[in-house]
Amino acid sequence: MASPSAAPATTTAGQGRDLPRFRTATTMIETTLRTAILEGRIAGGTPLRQEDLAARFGTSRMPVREALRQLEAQALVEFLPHRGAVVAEISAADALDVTAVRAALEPVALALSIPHLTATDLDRARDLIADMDSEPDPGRMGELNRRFHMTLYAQAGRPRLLALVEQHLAAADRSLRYQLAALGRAEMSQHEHQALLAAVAERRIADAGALLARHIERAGATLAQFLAERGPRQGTP
Amino acid sequence: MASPSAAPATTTAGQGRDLPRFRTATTMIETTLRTAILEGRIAGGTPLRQEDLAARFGTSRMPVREALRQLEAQALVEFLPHRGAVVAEISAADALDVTAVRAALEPVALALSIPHLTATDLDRARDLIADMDSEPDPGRMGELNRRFHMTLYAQAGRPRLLALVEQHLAAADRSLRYQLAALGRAEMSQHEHQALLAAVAERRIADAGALLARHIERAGATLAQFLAERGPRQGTP
DNA sequence: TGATTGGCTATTGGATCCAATTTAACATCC
DNA sequence: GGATGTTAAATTGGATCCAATAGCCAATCA
Repeated sequence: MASPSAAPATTTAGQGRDLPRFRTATTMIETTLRTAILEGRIAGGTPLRQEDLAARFGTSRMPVREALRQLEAQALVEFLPHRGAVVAEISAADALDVTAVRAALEPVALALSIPHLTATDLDRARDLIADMDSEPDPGRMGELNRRFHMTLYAQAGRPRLLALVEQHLAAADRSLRYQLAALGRAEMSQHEHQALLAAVAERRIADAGALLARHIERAGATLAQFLAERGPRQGTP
Repeated sequence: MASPSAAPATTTAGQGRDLPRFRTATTMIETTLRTAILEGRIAGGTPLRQEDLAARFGTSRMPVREALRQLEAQALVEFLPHRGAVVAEISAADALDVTAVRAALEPVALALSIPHLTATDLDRARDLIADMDSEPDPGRMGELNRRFHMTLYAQAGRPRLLALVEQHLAAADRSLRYQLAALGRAEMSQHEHQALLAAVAERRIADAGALLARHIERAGATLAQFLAERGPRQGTP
């Protein structure tokens, strides 16, 4: 998606043009690749050729390698020694794993956040639910869903906890893309979102936590079943 | 801690000698550095000069850079753009974060694991408690504590969940090193370990989970208080 | 004819080299 | 004498180059 070639480039090519808001090329590549993977634009199992990526980003292979290493630590790509990196596969077992982590972490984040949520936060959450109702594209849908959840947790403090939550929420969304595209039933989730928001607005911490846990586990179970039925997914998106 | 210099090295130096069980130099450096940081042998705030590390490991700067990127994704080191990498600082806020994550994840892992724990697992846990009783060195102590906890969670399945648990358990141990060294009171933890193991052995999942959560939160609170008292730690170990 | 082995190619892993940025010291000016 | 602008050293970020390994294809032999 980045400007390919067309840059003879003496030494530090395209740097000034291509990364206006990034400090380093590594950061730019890492961010771009991560969002591309999480938004489902690169399917699981896709091999990531360093040379191709370098050409696509208009850099050398080195920042690509560093970016891939970071993505590996985030479990988004896998390194086969001397065989290169591939986008991590989404398996049913993985979906259960991610669901378990989400179900454990998100209620905690929510409980910490609820007492400090402002009216503005709640309004924003309400708006996001409305946006989701009128959003047909699954990609945008996942983004909105992620923002809805993160809005509810925003006041939790605990940056590390929130980073973990966001990471696994994104991983779940990546998986859900398949489910949503295939089954096209986000309505149930929407009802659960409504109920969750109501409990949050009334500061019923325990109720909200229980609703959230069930919401996550239901999504995870559906997804795991879906993935198990068609076996490990692979190939073109 | 690795053989320094003494290797003129034509091209791919020390490779055959220095990494017998590692596929690549990057893996070796990453593993070595991570354990060194987690075991407290490199204090928080220590700058990690790429050139020095490369010389110490007998390689060039490149595998060092890749390893540092992976450690950055694990929140063990921090990259200051154009200023290099430093070992991540342990702050009181961080300790609270790690504690919250642990308290959320570990009871889940324990609940998943308990039904499948074998008598061998329980024996091993018992042995580890005994080992901890007679271990004066705080470094070894943390290692034993980590193995005790991980033994209880071993049968949980869910590899991703377990990896996260292990990562944050190690992070907590890294912090605890200071506490243990200064306060030298591991006895209370030991009582809690005994009670926890008893509940686990009797398969009382709910009780065990509650005990574990309180165990973690108590350790975290003590640690946070300890860190807050002396401000952000820094400098020589 | 089929299996095995040898070389060949593509791609990654590592080393070396160059540019850019930050920091610190130093000299100069007010 | 203190503050400030300038310059030089150190260190990182990026590019290019070389070696090593894995996979593939063909040629050879049983």
